[in-house]
Amino acid sequence: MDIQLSEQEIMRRNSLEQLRRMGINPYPADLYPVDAYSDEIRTHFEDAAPQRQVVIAGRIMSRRIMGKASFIELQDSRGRIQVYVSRDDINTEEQPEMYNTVFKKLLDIGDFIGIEGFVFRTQTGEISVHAQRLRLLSKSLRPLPIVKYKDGVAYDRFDDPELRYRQRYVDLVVNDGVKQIFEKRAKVFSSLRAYFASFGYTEVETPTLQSIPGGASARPFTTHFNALNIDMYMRIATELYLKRLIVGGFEGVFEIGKNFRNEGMDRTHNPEFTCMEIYVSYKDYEWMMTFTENLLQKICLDVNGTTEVKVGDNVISFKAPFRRVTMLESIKEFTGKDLTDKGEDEIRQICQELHLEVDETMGKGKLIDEIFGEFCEGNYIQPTFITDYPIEMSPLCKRHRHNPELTERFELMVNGKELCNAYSELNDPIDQYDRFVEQMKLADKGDDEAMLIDHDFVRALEYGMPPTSGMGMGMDRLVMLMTGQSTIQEVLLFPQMKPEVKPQKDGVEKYTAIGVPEEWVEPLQKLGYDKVVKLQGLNPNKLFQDLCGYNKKNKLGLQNPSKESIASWTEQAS
RNA sequence: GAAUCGCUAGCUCAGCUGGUAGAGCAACAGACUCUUAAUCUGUGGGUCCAGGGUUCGAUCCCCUGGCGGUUCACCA
Repeated sequence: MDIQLSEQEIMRRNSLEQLRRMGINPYPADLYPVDAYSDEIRTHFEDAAPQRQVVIAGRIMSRRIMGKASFIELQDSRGRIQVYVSRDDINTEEQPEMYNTVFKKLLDIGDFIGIEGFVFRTQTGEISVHAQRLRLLSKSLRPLPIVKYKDGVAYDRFDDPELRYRQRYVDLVVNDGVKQIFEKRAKVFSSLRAYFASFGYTEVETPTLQSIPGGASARPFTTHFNALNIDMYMRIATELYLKRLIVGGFEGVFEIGKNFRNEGMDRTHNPEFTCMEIYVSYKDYEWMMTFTENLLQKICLDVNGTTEVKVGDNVISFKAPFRRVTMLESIKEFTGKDLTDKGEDEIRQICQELHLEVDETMGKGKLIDEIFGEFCEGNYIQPTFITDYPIEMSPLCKRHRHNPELTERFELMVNGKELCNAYSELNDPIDQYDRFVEQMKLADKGDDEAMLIDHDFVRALEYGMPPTSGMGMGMDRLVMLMTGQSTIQEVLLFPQMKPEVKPQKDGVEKYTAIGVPEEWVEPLQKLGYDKVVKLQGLNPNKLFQDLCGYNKKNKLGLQNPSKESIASWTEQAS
């Protein structure tokens, strides 16, 4: 337990004790028979209908007390409902102080209570529950931030992002709309699973802990496996494992899971994030484009009830079909440069003409990627498939059927960002091996994101993989789009934060060890000497003044220590 | 990683190029039987992020550090 409690926390702990003394268990064990919810009570209410009895439960979010009657707002999992509590209704023979003492004095905002009563409409027109019995279900010992709403405007918002993310539970309780984001997130996932299930594809799980991190260009997290005494990596993609399963004979497999990338952290990146990857045999990337646009249209409809969604100032339409543009067309459109049949040196030249910063470690693929990223990507607000990437950028992708310099690949751009990435998967094991070797050369050149050779994956391909199309989608980004959020932190329940650091204080025994009487430890700590070391070399006269002053100001009534004993503390502290 | 802004009561924020702090909500005491940001009266609550410097004196000025926001760069 924390040593330092705020005044309000002490009050609540005192109330807890008093409840126990009154024979009220603040944390009862038995089931509470809830049979109604805030939202449905309102929608089902009819003024003419016979009175409805309900049992509801939730958190007290506000109280308006007027003598013998009160209104509280009770928040359950679906929203809030007003409850009318009057003294003569809830007092009982066993508990005649239920209203005046228990309800008015010992209960607080944040406590969970259960209400039995009937639904009615107040004089001011609000559908409410008239309490006939009230029961404490769980006492809250820490005051919640109080956010008040009127006409949709929030007053005293709890909006410091650090506090909100670190204490998401508080954010969810007090801030309107936060829970809805995560309910929508769940709906995105269930809609996606339902779509895949309708095709008969299988959801699988593959290793998160890998000895060769493959399937993407990214820096991995390293960890250590004691039993084998080897370093291992957190996965950066699921691709290579899922394709092994296509080799094994699945018609279609998909995985929704966390990837981990040891890179930056900002409003669109979290070190762990959720990706969906799907692989379907006997398909190509053309089929996958249609499959993907139908998927997104369905998700948007299921989640928002429409194919349009507002993100920032943009309205994005997920109505299929989406526009399709090849990568070289796109670059030509936005830069005027035609890269068709250009070599690495020519492209590096073009990069310089476009004032792009490039260096010698960049291969042709990466150079083209730079141009696209700088001049094109951000322009695609409406969903647009960018197709036919240069072969150097796509080591796991099949060569284009009409042009061996290109690959059968698409990325889906939405709101200026990549949302999906898909291929006609490379299934030529010899080609695949050679491309891994190319990646190794890039790694030797200094590209620390280049892939390592996964020999087992090549072996799997040697047994034969049917023609396959695969697609990966950033689920967090998808949820951002579907909920209109502009930061990834808003769609992750617990985004990565720097560890919370608590200042460490010395214990009482460290003070008594240098001769400080126990009753003076707290005043010393309050004055800022929370570590014995801080007393070292201090002017005893100043400390004497401070302590006597503190004693007087706070009316502690302690006998002031002598200057001599204070001098001995400061000496012994060293 | 860079620039910039911020850190003051449980929460949201004031605080005059310097004299150890204020408001609203929350809390506490009281009034009030249909209120709804309830209202009215009264009270308490603070290592002003941390450390150092300048000064008789620092929440305020300077330096260093911590944490966070925003913008930018890199990665999905």
